[in-house]
Amino acid sequence: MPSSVSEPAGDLRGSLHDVGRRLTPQRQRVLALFVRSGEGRHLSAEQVHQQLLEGEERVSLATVYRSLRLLSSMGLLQELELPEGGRRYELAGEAHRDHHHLVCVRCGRTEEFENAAVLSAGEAAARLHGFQLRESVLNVRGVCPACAGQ
Amino acid sequence: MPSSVSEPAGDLRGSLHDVGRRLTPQRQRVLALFVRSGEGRHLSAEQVHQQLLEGEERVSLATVYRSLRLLSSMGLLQELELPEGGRRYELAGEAHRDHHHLVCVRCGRTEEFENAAVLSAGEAAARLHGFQLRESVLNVRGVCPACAGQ
DNA sequence: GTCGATGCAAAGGCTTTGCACAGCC
DNA sequence: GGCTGTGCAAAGCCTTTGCATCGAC
Repeated sequence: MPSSVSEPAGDLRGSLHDVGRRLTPQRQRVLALFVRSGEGRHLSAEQVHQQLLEGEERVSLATVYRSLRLLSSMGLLQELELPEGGRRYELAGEAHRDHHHLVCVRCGRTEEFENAAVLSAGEAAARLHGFQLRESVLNVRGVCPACAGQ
Repeated sequence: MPSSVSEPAGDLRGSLHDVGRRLTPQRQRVLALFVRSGEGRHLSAEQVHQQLLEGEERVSLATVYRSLRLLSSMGLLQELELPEGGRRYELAGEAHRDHHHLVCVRCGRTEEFENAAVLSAGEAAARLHGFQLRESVLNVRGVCPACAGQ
């Protein structure tokens, strides 16, 4: 079974030490939750906190916020810019450098898709303005079939 | 001089009445500010409030928030999803159906660009999932030349 | 043992809302 | 004149922070 396909969790201790930080159970739990949830999951701080509680894993909400920030700054998580308020995070991974969101403006339902042309567009724009590219995220807003049907 | 090139302001009264709302000086001032500021400007509620005050145009902050929401829901303004907190708005216009943002993750500097391939990608994704497309916005994050130089 | 991390609760932004009054239609 | 909109201040999120204690190294 696959257990180390560029698995971010395994290297957590090392990654933390690289930036002078410590490995704590709380940080492990937060990251592990994202690993468990799978690649495409978008979680808010509140949801992370809640889901950890359900799993008997006590982490204070303040620490969840601190961990999300830290893990994002380390590049293990990725902060999303979705509409309709609230910061969301998802597991960062190679597969996600070029993944995009299709969001229903009515119900908030979110689909993901990939598209190489978008990445090229981002690269071209970055090059043109002299930016060093970090990521390109396309947010497509529309009305999903269910909402359109009503 | 040009004064009615699909000018949104001229039709404001009618657009409001269409949805059972009234034309008020406050709403005119908010929209007019965006028209004055030009197409590419991203303004927060606080900035709108501040700039109106500077122009001797008194509009309470609460009303600014209410107007931004209303004008957005009417499609005259467009809510942006930029990183680093705070909702921003800009004038909606045909020219903006397909305009994108390049944001510096360090200093927040924002550039705009256009790219037809992105629009196609958004259309394709919407079609694939059965969504009715509203808009596609590509957010490219990176480090600008000035910040990279430091 | 040291210094960073956590938990709690309080403080902080930004945004929304309740209510009385003003003003558009 | 009726009913929506405004202003003000209070209330509400979500997020961050101060401080004492805990625990990774």
